[in-house]
Amino acid sequence: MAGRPREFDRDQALEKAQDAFWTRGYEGTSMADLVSTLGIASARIYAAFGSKEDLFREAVGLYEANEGGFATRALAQEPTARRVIERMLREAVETYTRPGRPQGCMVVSAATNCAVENDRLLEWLAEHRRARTVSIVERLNEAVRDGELKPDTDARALGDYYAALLHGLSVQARDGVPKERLHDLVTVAMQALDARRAERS
Amino acid sequence: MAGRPREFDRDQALEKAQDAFWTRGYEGTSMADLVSTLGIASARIYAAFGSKEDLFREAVGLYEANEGGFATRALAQEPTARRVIERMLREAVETYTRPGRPQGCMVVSAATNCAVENDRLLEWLAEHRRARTVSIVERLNEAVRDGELKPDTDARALGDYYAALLHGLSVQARDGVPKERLHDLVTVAMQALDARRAERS
DNA sequence: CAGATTATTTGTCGATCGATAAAAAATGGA
DNA sequence: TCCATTTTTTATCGATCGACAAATAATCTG
Repeated sequence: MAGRPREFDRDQALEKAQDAFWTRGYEGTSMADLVSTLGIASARIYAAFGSKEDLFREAVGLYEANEGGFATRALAQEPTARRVIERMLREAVETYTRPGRPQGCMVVSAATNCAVENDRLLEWLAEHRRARTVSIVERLNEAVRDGELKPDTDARALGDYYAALLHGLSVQARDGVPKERLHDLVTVAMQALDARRAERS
Repeated sequence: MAGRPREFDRDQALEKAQDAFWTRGYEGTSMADLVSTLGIASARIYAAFGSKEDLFREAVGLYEANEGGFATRALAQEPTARRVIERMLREAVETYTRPGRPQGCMVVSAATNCAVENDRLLEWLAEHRRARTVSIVERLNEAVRDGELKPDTDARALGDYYAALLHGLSVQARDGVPKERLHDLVTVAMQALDARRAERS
C-alpha cells in the first residue's frame, strides 16, 4: 500500500455527481459538465470512478442509500401497511420538492429517454422501479394475511396503484407543483387503502 | 408557384419522426437516426422541417392531435366528470400499451432529462402537462358547481391526483407493466371520485 | 537513499453531434 | 424555349461527445 495520495474527497465528488445526474440525467450531464461541477480533470474522474457509466451507477447507489431510500426505510420501520404507504408517499413528496435540491426522483427521471447505446442503463433503472413495486405489493399481501386489510383485497392492484402514484409524484414535482399540493393529492390517494382496512376488535 | 415537386410524403415522414421521438425522446434520437428512419438525407429533412427542434415540436403536435389527445377528447365529449375521468384514464392505458406502438406518453417521456441547451423543450412539454392538469381541475370544479360532486370537494387536490396518476401510468407502461394490471390500478383510482359523488334525486 | 505504486497534469484521440453550402435536377409560367 | 423556383444530391463543417496515453509528481516500503 503506497502511491501518491488522492488530493480530492472522493465521497464529496460522488455527491456532486449524484446531484448533477439527478438534475439533468445521465445523457444530459456531459463529461465537460462533470469536470466543471466536480472541479477535477476528466482523467482524474476516470482514474477514480472508471467511466461515466460506472460513476452514474455509483451515484444512483448513493441516492438510494440516502434521499431516495424512503420506500426501503418505510417498509423496514413502520409496523402497519397503512403507515408504510403513507410514510413512503409523504417522504417522497418531501424529498422530491426539497428547496435547493434536485426535484423529483432520480430513479424515475435520470434515464427515461436515451440513445440506443445506453439502453442498459434505462433497463437497469426500470428494474429498480419494478423491484420497488414488488416490495410494496408483497407488503400489502402480508397485510391481507395479517388481517390488517380485508381478505378480498387485490394487493397487486393496490400496490401497482401506489407505485404509479409515486412515479407520477416525481413528474409533478419536476414540473414545479408545490409541495402542499402534492401532500393534498397524497391525502386523496390514502382513501383507497383506508377503504380496504378491516374492522378490528 | 413552381419548383421541383417534393419526392417524399411529408406527413408520412412526420409520422415516422413522431414514433422515433416518442420511443427514444428528443436527445435520444439523433439526426443520423432520423435519416435512417425517414429514409431521406439530412439536408432534405432540414429543407422540409427547418431544424431538429422544429421537427420535434411538429411531431408532438401530431401526437396530441391523435394518439395523445385522449384527455381533450374525453373533456369535450363526455357528459359527466365521472365519465371524463374514467374515459381519460382507460384510453391512456390503451394508448400507452398499444402493441407494436411506442409505449407510454410522448409528452411525459420525450424530454424529461436533457442538456442545458434544450431546457426550452423540457419547459415546453412541462407546460403542456400543467395545462392538462388545469383543464382537469376546471372540469372537476364545474362538477362541484353542477352538483355532480359534493360541495365540499377539493377539486384541485382531486385534479392533481388524477394528473399525477396519468403521469405515473406512463412510467409504468414504459416499464412494461401489462395493460390489464394498469386497468386494475385505474379501477382502484376511480374510487376517489366515486367517494365524492353527490347523492342525486 | 532507491524502487514500487498511485495520482495528477497535459494534450489529444476518433466518433458523433446538429447543421449547411454548393451544384445538379425537376417542375410551372412567360 | 428559357427563366424563376424548389427539391435533391453530395460533401463537409466546426463543436462536442466520452475516453485515454504519456509524462510528471507525490507517497510508502525496504
